Amino acid sequence: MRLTVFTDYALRVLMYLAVDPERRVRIRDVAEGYGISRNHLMKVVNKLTRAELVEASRGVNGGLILARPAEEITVGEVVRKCEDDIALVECFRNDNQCVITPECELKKVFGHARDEFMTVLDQYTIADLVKPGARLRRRLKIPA
Amino acid sequence: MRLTVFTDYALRVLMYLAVDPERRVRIRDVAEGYGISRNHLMKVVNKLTRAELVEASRGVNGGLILARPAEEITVGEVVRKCEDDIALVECFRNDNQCVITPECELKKVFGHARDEFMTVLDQYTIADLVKPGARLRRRLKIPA
DNA sequence: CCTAAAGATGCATTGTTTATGCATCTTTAA
DNA sequence: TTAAAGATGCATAAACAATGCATCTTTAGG
Repeated sequence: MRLTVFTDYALRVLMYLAVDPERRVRIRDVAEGYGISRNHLMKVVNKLTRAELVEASRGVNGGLILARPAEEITVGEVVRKCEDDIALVECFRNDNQCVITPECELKKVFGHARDEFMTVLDQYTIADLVKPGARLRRRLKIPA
Repeated sequence: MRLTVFTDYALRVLMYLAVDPERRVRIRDVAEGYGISRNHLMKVVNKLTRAELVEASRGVNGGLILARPAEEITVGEVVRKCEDDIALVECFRNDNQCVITPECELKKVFGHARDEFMTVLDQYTIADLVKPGARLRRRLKIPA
């Protein structure tokens, strides 16, 4: 039971932007701040842009900013928009082959559990994730 | 966000045994009933045996039976025992490299969500999964 | 006690998905 | 007009899960 690194990175990008809201942040800055793949981050950011969670601008002095205040973006929303495969078990999938599905309650049970999982994530925002103070800025190598 | 086929199969084995509690059931019967890999089921059953959820006996007339009544085995217990990788995001892992972990609430948030998820699964038993009646027996090709 | 039928075990292989790299295109401000 | 940014699509690599295969161990029944 794991989320993709993709989703993890998406949350990290949003946290970075929440910590450094003053300026346009480049993907490179985020990648270097966390020490992670710039290439992968490109795809992540692109998805966040299409999902209207961040606004990206190209060219000189381009970069990223949050499309909405960090207080208004919930973790649940981000996970829903990034994690496209939420088929916990086979019977959630379109190509389900399990022969007992019509007589089996498994899908309902896991559906219920997943709903509760997401309900918790809906209660937290990006702002809740980042502790205030200068430490985070320092860890992300954000210049003063 | 997906569970492994391994865990899915584990639940299916237990459901099969719950539906057919009269006799020792062979792994082969379960594999053929669902139309799934016998080899993979071997590993699954072995884990269930070690976890003391089923009792296996070898040799002629050997096979599997539930170690406890289906009403006393919760879905949560099965998932906990079969799904060993429950590291939703990197910061759950031992080899976590995320630089902001000390100043980040992500682990707590996902830990909370995961707890709620498991709490739901703890409320259902294997017996709850299988609807009574002959239909399931027919779908699993269980001889009368 | 021998044998066939069952599960146990370890190694090898395949398959799937995710993550990453790379090249190129597009946009935009100076 | 150019350099710096993100966008995009294809290719590759890496991780992990699923499956196959060969062999071992256990056990009931003849």
